[in-house]
Amino acid sequence: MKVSALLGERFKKAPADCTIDSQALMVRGAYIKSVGTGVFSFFMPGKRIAKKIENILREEMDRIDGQEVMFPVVMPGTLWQESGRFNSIGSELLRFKDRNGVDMVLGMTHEEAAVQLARDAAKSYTQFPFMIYQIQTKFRDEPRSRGGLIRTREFTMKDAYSFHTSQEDLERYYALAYRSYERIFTRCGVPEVVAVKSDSGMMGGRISHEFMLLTDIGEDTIVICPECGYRSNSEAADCIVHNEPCAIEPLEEVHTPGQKTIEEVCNFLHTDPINSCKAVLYQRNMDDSLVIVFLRGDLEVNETKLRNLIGAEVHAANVTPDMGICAGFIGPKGLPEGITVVYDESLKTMNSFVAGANKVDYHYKGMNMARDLGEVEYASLAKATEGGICPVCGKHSITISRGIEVGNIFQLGTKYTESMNMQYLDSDNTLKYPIMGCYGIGVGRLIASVCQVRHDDNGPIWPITIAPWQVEVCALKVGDENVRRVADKVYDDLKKAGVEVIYDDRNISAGVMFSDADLLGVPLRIVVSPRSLERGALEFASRDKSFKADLNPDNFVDEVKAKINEMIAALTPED
RNA sequence: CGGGAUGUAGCGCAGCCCGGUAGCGCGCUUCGUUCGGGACGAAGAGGCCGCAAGUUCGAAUCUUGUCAUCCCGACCA
Repeated sequence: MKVSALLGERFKKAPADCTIDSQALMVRGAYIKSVGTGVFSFFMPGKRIAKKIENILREEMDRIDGQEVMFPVVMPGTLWQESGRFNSIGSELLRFKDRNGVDMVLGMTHEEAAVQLARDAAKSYTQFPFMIYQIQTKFRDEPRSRGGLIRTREFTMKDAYSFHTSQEDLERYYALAYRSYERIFTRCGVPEVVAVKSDSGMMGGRISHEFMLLTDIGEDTIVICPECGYRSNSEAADCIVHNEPCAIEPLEEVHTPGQKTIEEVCNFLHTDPINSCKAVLYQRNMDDSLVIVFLRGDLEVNETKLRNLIGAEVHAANVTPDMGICAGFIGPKGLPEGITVVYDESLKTMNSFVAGANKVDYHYKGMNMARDLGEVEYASLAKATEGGICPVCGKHSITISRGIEVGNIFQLGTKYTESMNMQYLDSDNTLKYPIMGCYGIGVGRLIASVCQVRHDDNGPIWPITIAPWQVEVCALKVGDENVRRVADKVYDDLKKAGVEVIYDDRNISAGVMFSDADLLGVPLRIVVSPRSLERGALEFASRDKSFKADLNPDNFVDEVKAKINEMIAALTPED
């Protein structure tokens, strides 16, 4: 490929609506172009990176005996009605009607299609286990896409589905998939991706992991214990609370005029939020019924855990006078009947704390759960905090980071095989439901994520395994006949040797050429110029500036190939 | 779905308050001089000012509506 023929203008400045580095660089470098909200076209360099990643995904899936298949993007609504998700999923699932008025959906994930494909083909236990996967377009009508390719509505995804006849076999395969994912991220040049425990969300199932690339622009919050290696999405992280024992005091109602927030009340009563009880109000989405969470004043509610506990979607409450509660003075004692109340474990071991009295301008001091409220159920509902206690090793070592979810793996169980009636005949002549796992990686998000953590001010620094090209030949002063002749030859020789090479043969100033080359992020660069030819050499350097050498213009191919192989080897897993 | 903002040339922006048929920088075309980290000069091309109604002799500019996009939040296999 010659840069002179490459479609796509590279910009000096990023468009105004770019908010993160990877997005700005991928737009500036003409990798992608926005078509609409959360929908992008790819120019050649972007498409080549996607293809490289897809090939790595394909090789790694094949390595764990995956069978590549393809499901449709557009599916009949009836297929999704079988699993129940046609109705249970919100408007992220894009529904529409065909010319006959039949409900159709755009595939946002393909469990239904996978079961539909497999259920008639695998009727005997002897046909298990197997895994099928595809690399294909998904569409999710995200309420808010953002950050270029980090979160889009249309995207390419590798999704894999495995089918098993026992939980043990699923777990065996799940471990293989886990290792496969580690290999994939290493090969894509981001070995620092970590697996974290996650909440299973709408996918169902129990055990799941998300693969996270830690970066400040990440949308997920990750809880990590550097001491023992515990890692979890904060949605799924346990919050261990320790309360210092203190003297039990009598319950006392105190006048706290106008003191509504925890901070105000604690200042007013000269105590610390750690000795108080906070009420957080929610309403169920289905009927707006009130749910109150009580927890220690300094903690925050983990809403995912709350949803899982009460089995309903909730939103922050909009308090109205007819609810019969006094916002700002809500406490566990003396609440009106008929409100769902849940208590966080943090309250259980508090001997004496401040809480609302359910009466305007009054709080209680010296409250004790066991004495003043009797037997109540406690649940773990608080968010883990920086410096908090690790649920595994017990040290005060918890750190909180941001991460981008670049992949995930789920143990689905029989949710889909049961609802869609996929059965096989087992060796004991009984019909059973296969147990499923599913495994996803978003290609575009991975590209953006790699760019986000592998770039400098001038552009991306693509790992050689996914770079659009391995080598860029830059001909400086290509109007010089000698430069033109040598650069053409370098390009041809490398191409013939099977090297992925792009050649900037434009007669432009060095500054523009180098800037464009930086934006293309090709990991190795060969500069042909009158200056270098004068000393009988080609300049050979890496994009990340870690390497620089001279090449012999008459004999350079082997050296270039050796360097490429060395760089690939550095990103190849050992096992 | 709440809150905020913006739509003027491929990109970045000015003009709008105070109506008179559009301007700057980058990029693009041609010629010349330059050219190892985004060069200079000269001459050009490119826009029914998001769309639609209204007010007006006249609308990028005022009014209303509508669509789109972005940011924050809610939401998110």
